Amino acid sequence: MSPRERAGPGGGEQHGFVPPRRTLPRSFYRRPVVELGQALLGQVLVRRRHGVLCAGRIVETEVYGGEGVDDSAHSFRGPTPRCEVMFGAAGMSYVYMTQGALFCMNVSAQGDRAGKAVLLRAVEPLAGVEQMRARRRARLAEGPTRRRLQRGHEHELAQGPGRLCLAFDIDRQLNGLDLTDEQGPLFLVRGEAPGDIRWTPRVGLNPAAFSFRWRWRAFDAASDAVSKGRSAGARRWRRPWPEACPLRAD
DNA sequence: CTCACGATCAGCT
DNA sequence: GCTGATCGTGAGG
Repeated sequence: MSPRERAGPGGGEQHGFVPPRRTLPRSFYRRPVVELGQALLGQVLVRRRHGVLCAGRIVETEVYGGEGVDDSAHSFRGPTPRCEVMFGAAGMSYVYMTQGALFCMNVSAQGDRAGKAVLLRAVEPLAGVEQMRARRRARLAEGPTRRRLQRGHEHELAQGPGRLCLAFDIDRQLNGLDLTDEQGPLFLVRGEAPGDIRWTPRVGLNPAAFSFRWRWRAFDAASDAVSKGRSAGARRWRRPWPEACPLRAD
């Protein structure tokens, strides 16, 4: 099914996307974080900005476990000013800056001061494609990447956590928002679950971390919008992995 | 206060 | 496949 068909009538056009009236409810997020990492695949991220909507289908996530559990999570040593949202209610946005210039967006999981979250690593654009293109292009010098994005290649617009935040204009100002608020600038609505979900180790982790062996990156095997960076495990996930994915983070 | 580092990306070989 | 950019963050003195 193409992205245009998934979004419903007119869904591929930036002015035609009408999201369902209701967002995913709080109860959707109140569950073990590994389950949420899988359940978020296929759901639709919606960004409202100046009354205009951008939307994309989530195709790649990473699970981050809680305090004292996951030594690759910001929450591992307890709450800090940066990651305090992870310790609040489930279904909130946790946005932080990485590498000096890029942002990453997470969804807080479970609640009960769990310190758990799911990183959104990639979406397939459904609506607002030209705005995403303009925002990505604005950051690029004249060169091969800018020329490639000028036309076509929609699947690359939000392919990776930094690109996703560039395309959707997500920055620190959107940290701590309630993703169940259909009136807000950022929320999630119901989509279709993928038919073929695969799990790999997470990207960009310190190999010495004990959590390195856990397969906590989930993606839709049928989507071409899944990230392909050198550390995205594109080759590795074809091989057997020594330790099965834990069902729960605790 | 200082310092080391990173849940990444783009461009080049 | 490899490298530089770039600055917020958290830990330690």
